[in-house]
Amino acid sequence: MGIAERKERDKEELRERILVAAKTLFLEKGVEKTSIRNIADLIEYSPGSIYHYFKDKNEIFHALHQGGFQQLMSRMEVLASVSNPMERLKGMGSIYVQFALENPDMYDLMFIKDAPILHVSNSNEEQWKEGFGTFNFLRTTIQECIQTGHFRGHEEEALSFLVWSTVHGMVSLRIRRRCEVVLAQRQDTIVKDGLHEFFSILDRLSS
Amino acid sequence: MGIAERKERDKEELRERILVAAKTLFLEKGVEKTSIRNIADLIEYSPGSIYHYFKDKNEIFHALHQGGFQQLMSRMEVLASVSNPMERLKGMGSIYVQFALENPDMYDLMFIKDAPILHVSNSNEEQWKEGFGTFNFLRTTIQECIQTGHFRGHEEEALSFLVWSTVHGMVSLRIRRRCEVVLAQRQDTIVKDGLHEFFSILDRLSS
DNA sequence: GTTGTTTTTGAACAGTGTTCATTTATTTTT
DNA sequence: AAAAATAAATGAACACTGTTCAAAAACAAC
Repeated sequence: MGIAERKERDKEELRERILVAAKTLFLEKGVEKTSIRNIADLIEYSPGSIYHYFKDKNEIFHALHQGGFQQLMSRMEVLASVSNPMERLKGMGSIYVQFALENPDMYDLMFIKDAPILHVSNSNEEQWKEGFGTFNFLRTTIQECIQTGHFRGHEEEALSFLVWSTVHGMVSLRIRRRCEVVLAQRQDTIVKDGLHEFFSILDRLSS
Repeated sequence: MGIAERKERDKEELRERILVAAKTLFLEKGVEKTSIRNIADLIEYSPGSIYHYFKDKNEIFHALHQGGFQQLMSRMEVLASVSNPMERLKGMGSIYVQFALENPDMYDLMFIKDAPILHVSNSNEEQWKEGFGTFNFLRTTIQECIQTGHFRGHEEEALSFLVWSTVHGMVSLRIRRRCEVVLAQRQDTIVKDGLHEFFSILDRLSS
């Protein structure tokens, strides 16, 4: 029964082609300006056929943003060799911010847009496991910091959320253009500068 | 020439009716699900007539979100009587978070969506003065904190941005549903808890 | 070569923002 | 009061959107 397997592979291949086309268009035009018909045109199929591979547009962009989490996670992996948890924590912050500023559209899809997350909410269970993984990496690092005597008096879970919020807040204000208008002259450096202020606060909390 | 003035008033009145209708629909369905035709139906005018009062859909929602800034600013005014700048700073944080959680759709429009901010970028000058005002209120408070000996070694502008980012990060992760999936069991309290962690960090920085 | 299954199609549905020639209403001038 | 001029409102039309589905084409099995 090699035929069934080959058909399976063909199907998977076309699914992949749809994803590649969707990503290409999305990176140059954004999610809402990328239409099903655009994707269909690019792969030279009819619009209707896309619905045999994906339930709806949200499912396509959910599949796409999973790749973003893998990218982010693989960048984090260079920190495995950093044994000092405070240094690792700061490294995570730098990598997170750098990833967001280098891939603003992907970051937008992963952490700001509601398109892909709605797909998660609607699908039963299977809880945004990509994002869950990245957040847990932060949590265990902060646990280690606490175990080694830092952040005395703070609660691990809420502090982790706060740290995530701080970096997310800076990059999302930048990506969604709220800096342009309030800090016009410092646009390009303000996130880096803010991050340095944050690091110096973290250091101060440890002594 | 009382007639010209009356016509001016009539025009202004219809403009206001469009805004009220837009706000009603937007609060119950969101921006993208509120169409020009919906608004036109509600005020019993034709779709085309709306374009005599607003350049496009973005302009309508830009006008709407200005009201949000006025609301936020007026809530901040109760802090005028708080003379201790550190207490005022924390009060601002609480009010900001409370406003966001009580008016998530308005907050979304003001600080997350790109619809209204694009209108600002496209229109010449007149730089998002509403948001500018609120941010400057934060900056002057932090300046006072620095003048009274807090936040030693920190730079005012970057620190202000960091503080804004922290509260914005928490509420925007909540509003855009990234807590649901990563902190499901604590969804409802995590922002308040995170804010308390933040306050205790701010206090620690002052001693 | 016929039957059965899978894949692909493209028209159709119900909607979107926006434009604009035409009609309707109002004001000004004669 | 009638005519001309101006302003406001209309609704059809344009070029799109996501999604569905009966019909057609393609392929596999007997």
